[in-house]
Amino acid sequence: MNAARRGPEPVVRLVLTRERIVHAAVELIERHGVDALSMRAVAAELGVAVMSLYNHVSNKAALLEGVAEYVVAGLDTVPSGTGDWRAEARALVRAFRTAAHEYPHAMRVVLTHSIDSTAASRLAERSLALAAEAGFRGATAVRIVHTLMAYAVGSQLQALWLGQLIDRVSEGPGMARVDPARFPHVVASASALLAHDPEADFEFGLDLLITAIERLVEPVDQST
Amino acid sequence: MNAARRGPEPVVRLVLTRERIVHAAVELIERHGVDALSMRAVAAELGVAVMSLYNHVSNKAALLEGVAEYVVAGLDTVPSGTGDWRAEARALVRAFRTAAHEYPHAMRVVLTHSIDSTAASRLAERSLALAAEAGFRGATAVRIVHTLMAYAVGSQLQALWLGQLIDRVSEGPGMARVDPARFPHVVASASALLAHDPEADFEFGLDLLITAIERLVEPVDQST
DNA sequence: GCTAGGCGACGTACGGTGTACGTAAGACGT
DNA sequence: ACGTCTTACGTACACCGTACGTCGCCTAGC
Repeated sequence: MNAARRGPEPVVRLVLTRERIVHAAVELIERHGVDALSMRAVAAELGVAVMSLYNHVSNKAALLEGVAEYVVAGLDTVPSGTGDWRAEARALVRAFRTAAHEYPHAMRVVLTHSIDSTAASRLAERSLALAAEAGFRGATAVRIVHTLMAYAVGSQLQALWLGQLIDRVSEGPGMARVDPARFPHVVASASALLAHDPEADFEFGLDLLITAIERLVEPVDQST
Repeated sequence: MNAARRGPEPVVRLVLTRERIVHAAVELIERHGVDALSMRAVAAELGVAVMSLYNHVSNKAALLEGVAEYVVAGLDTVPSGTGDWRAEARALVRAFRTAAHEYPHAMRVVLTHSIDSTAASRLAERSLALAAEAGFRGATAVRIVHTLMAYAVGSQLQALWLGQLIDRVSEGPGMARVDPARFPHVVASASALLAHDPEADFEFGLDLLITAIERLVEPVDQST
């Protein structure tokens, strides 16, 4: 009471933790983009002096790594219960896309800054477990994990530059932005590009990969 | 001659062009990393005042976009002449990897900053042409391009965080860095992870995709 | 040959950034 | 009661991107 009237400052000892800092950073990133994130902004968001952050986070890079870890840790990697590794693998790759949908800006940090954390290990563990469930071991398992993750990660980036191409194409059908003489196929595919559904594109590639892996476990010999 | 003795300063009129600036930026990025790139550093590299750069590059962001475009424009997308779309598609995806090998740091800029340039259109054109050659049109062609590009781009990023996992595993077999109780498959795959060959991993996934697409064009009906 | 005009290189300056360092105020074992 | 340790904090500095004004050279028209 008397403490409360002593001033507008928070009287309760405000506990500053790495978690609170990371969380604030994630919120700011989603609100104003990655580039707008500064230590000062994070401090302001928490109502704290800038240098106080450095008692819990050694670096801005470390903070960003924390952000990446936060997002990855939020990936839904729990087995859905069905024993079907195909469905599980699909779910795992989709988890990436879901996270990208929830944290569109922070996902960029994940993709850029390679993380080294328990969260990443969890992801790898889950992937390898699924590979093992499908009957793959050793190098093959690692390669399958690599391929799936590459697709999961890459398809997030595609939204960026494929979107740019679409903008280009849509900038008027007859415009000189895309020279029909030099880029005939692009122009020919204009309608398909404009109508494209990112979700369907993603599922298409995922299907392609899963069935390809599926055929790998039980190779069907078939000539011509 | 007399001009030469007038001073150590370059007497020939130093022509500053956007190309020279971008090129210097690429070199600096490869030398000291992306984060170390500053306008001042670029200017120093060219023996020029900082603000002179802004006569040719409106922005630092624009400069980075130029860097990305430079790398993408350097991708070897010329048809190899063989009429085999499979080989051509492989070559196209590999071109990404080759560029990542040549410009490891600058490639990060490419992946991060979505580019809007003629170079990107060239890439899309080539991809769509290959898809058409394989017999795909419209939405399917776009989706195949999406999938291939996602893999091409994503496998570059994999090197980053998969490498981190390996570091973690290799940090002593019995160390507590990777808890065998929580991550049994990771530990079990330790040897495979340590021995893994990024190039082979890449080719594995590429093969998987190409053959999957191949089967798509001539679907073999086969039940059970 | 001379001059008007414009373009491009440059210097200065400002607001903002990450963070090294020193300080001080509370928590706590003795 | 008193050291000690943790931790929030303020100051200061080097560096960043870039807006703006200046000024010298290069060229066009006579």
